[in-house]
Amino acid sequence: MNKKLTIILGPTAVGKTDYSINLAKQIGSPIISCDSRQIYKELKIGTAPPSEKELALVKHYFIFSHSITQHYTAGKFEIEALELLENLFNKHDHIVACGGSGLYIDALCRGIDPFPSPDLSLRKTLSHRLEKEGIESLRYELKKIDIDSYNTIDIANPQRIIRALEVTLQTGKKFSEWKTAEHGSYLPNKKRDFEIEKIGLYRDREKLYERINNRVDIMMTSGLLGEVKSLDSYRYVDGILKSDLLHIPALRTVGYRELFDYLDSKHSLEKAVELIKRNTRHYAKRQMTWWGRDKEIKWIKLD
RNA sequence: GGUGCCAUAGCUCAGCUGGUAGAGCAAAGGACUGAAAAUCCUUGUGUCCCUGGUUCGACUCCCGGUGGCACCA
Repeated sequence: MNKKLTIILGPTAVGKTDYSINLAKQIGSPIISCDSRQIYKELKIGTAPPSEKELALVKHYFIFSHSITQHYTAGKFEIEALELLENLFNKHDHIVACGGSGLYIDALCRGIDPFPSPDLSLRKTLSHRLEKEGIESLRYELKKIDIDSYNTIDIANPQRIIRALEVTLQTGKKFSEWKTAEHGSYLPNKKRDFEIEKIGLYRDREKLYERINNRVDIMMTSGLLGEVKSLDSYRYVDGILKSDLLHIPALRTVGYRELFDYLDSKHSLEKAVELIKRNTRHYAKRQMTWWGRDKEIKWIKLD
């Protein structure tokens, strides 16, 4: 019997949750969430996860399953989700996945090359150097130790440079050599022993933005500010406020950062809400760009 | 009613001692291999409020008008 995975994807606030629950109920499948933020049990309002009622309708995996204090990654997700899928396929022929994190979905479908787990203290050191010495210094080092990466990655992007350096320094093997995809080409499909169907949901830009704006207002009346306040202590390391949140990336999330800035009196509450809306719109746009290159997606327009 | 200031890109504003304009934000497009709701790149022609005057030439100076703001009555 052939096994099949149907992935529901699309920009934030497009309506993936409703759609995936309906589909899952129809075919009697659980739902595997592919969302890098709804995975955290501490984030219950600002990430717009399925409601209690919805969670009761269909069994969801990777919702509230991890803690923001763990360092979670796309690579871990690939491993955990594949393992879960294997188990679920014992009972189901057709399984639904749903989510907005393009990299997580690609990790599941295409796989990520088997880099070792990131060395966070090394990453921290490199971030520190970026601050002290500037990006040129890191670029220069990358050029010395991994010219191929230097020539192929976006060297204007500090995060990319740090990543390439961190892998190369940590493993002694060049970041570029870990990669199996050809330069500039999209990740090749990994052998998966199940069929993959990708369904992309979209709406008119104007409509989508309207839904985003409304949803942010609802989050605020649902107590997002209170949730953010309750997470305040996580921003401190040894009693010192680390407002760059590098030690806890999960809190660098739209809806949370802007309200932390409000708590720090960097702007008014009204301004914070405005910024959350804007940043969510930007995010939705980036999601659409990400999926623009994936020709396997069947697009469905909602209205 | 009087006086002063302002009127330039969707918004906030800069600018030209006269040679038809430029930043930030918004917006749009793009990139993306273990932070990904992250991180980064690209893109700025608009009756320079309206009428008239001076001038080879006005968005820039002058007269008048309209609108806004402030102060004085």
